[in-house]
Amino acid sequence: MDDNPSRPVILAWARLVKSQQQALAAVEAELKAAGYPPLEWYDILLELQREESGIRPVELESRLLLAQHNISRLVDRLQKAGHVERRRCKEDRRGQFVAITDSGRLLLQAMWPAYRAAIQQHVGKHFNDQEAASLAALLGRLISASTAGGTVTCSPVSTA
Amino acid sequence: MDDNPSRPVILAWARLVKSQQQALAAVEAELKAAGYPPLEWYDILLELQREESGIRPVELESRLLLAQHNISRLVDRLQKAGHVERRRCKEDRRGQFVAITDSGRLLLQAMWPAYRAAIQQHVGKHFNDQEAASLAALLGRLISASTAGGTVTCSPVSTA
DNA sequence: TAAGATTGAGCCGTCAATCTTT
DNA sequence: AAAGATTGACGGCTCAATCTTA
Repeated sequence: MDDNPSRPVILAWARLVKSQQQALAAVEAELKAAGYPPLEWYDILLELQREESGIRPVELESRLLLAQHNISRLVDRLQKAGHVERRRCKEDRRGQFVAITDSGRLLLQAMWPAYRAAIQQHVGKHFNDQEAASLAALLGRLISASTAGGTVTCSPVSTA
Repeated sequence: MDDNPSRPVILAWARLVKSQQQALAAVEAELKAAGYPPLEWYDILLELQREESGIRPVELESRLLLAQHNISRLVDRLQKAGHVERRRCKEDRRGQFVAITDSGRLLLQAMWPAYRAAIQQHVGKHFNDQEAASLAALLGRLISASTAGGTVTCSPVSTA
């Protein structure tokens, strides 16, 4: 195996890290300025909204790329804020299910317009659709390569 | 201005965030397993190595996208580890210069082979040179767009 | 008054240990 | 003994306040 990345690869790596950090920081800053919680909250609530009956923390772990203890504390905060609830699991009493509440669904709806605008402002503005599709296709190889087929979409709560 | 990002744009955004998080986590994990400090240390030492006489913290702030107080504490740790030294600035006695030490240069040299291999393993492996160049070009638009012309390269301490 | 930099308090992530259930 | 999940201790980041010099 070749251990020496080529110059284009090194440049792609550097720009992947830098561009994501910049764009993510800019988007998070806008959401924060609008009085909203971190994007992490959006991500986990979006996953939970897709599953009526709730999701096991161990499942969230693989979907969100977070360690178990981080899930545990993140769910604590979301629960304290009233956006999720914990449900005991009857088949396996070690486990539990985390489910979104109405409050959580409202937060998703409220955040999406600001989130959407920030994505357009800091990413979409710089590409036409074909370029965005090319970028998505290239980045997709990095994801499908090491993650089991987790669907990576950031689709809105409503397309309105 | 159009606030509604298209579907390809949303997909590109989601994959940008996810692929970077995955790749960065994988690379950092390899470096950590090899007994090395976080990539952040590599980044700042690399900047310092390019300037013989040292760099002002306020300058590092813009190059590394870090807040001043974080720079301050990061430099504390690097200084305690012996990799950098602080120099008083004579023209403007509010400021100072941070300079790399021999120990810091050695760390850069030691880390690069492991870092390089991890880049190839988690990114380079998935692209040929032309694809990597396309990816870099697309991502470059996000960077040049909002950052003043900071050169984003991750070039090695030695090309050997 | 503002710029460069640091510091204290509090929040969050990480590591290892723990608890419960299988 | 192993899996799912939580907890305590500790380190790093963030916010606001502070200190020094321009």
